[in-house]
Amino acid sequence: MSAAAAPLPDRLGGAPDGKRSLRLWLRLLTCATTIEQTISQRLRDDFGSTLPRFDMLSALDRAGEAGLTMGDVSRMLMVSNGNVTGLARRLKADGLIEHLPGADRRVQRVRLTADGRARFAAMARAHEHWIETLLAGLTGAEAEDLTALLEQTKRSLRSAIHEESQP
Amino acid sequence: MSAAAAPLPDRLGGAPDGKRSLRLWLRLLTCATTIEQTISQRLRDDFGSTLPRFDMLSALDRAGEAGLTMGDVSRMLMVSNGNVTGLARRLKADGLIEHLPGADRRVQRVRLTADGRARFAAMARAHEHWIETLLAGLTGAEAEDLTALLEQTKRSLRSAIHEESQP
DNA sequence: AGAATACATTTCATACTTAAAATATGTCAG
DNA sequence: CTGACATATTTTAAGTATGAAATGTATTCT
Repeated sequence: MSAAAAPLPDRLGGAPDGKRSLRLWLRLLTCATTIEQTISQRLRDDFGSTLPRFDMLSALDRAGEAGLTMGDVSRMLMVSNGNVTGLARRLKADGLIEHLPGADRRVQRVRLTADGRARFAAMARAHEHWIETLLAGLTGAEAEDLTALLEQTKRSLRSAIHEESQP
Repeated sequence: MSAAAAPLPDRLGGAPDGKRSLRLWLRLLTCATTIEQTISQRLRDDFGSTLPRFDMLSALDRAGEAGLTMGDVSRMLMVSNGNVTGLARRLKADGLIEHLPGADRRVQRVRLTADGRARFAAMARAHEHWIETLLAGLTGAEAEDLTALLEQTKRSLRSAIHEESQP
């Protein structure tokens, strides 16, 4: 190691320090929370629905006729099993999803009803438009850069979390 | 408008389109959720606490001896008034916060107790370390870029949300 | 002063969320 | 076949979150 190291005030080569990381996390959280609350309120106002319901309908919409098991939904939405149970009960009460018979009687497979599919399509259209409007203050290049950096962040999180489990 | 417009497949100059925005939002949400769940679990395991509690203690720690009103906390944490009432009740039951007498009997002013301040300091130290570790996969330059882009995103959100209110 | 109004907070009903315990079903070794 | 284990889900208890109604307190107008 060189004795006369460069007296650079920044650490552009290495990982960010604690304060820098904290500032980054705070910004990230603020953006996510603001978008979530905006979407949440509009789903309520315009469709009498909620974000968790929308997320579950979205997963089921992608899954098509075969539907998903409770466990599938739990993993995809990153929420607990018990959470999915209640969510599914309410969506079924509203006639948006239905149960499918299956061989293994432990698993509950659900899929969208025709009504559920139609209602989700309308919500998804509005949702995409809301997001587009919210992010309209970014240029296309900024959005690309941001997406790439978030992908890199995702990798960092994965590696940091998985290293904990490995001794 | 020019008849022979450039046949560019991207729109680097303009705002991102719907699909691009959606992809960006999904990445942002995944990162935020992953960090939140990790921190949440560690607060539970190591301190028997939660993220909402930590956030309220953090706001009160910054406020110092004078403390904050319920409304202050509600605005800072971007949560409803009713939420703050319950949160404060539980933190007080744990001896982490205390009420202050005030002139206006409508306002409830609260601040950290000595115990609350000490407990928060320990949590904050761990919290900073966790965040630093989670983001260690980014270089300092990437973290700077990401922070700046999130600041730009924040501006975009503010302008999009405020324009709705103005006819 | 008294009425109207504005303000800060709490209460209420409901929904969402989790971790842990309980339930029910399937699989497999002996 | 039967007992042990594994798997998928539901139930339970507690906390977190919201919007709307209710409560209590200040301010202002006349």
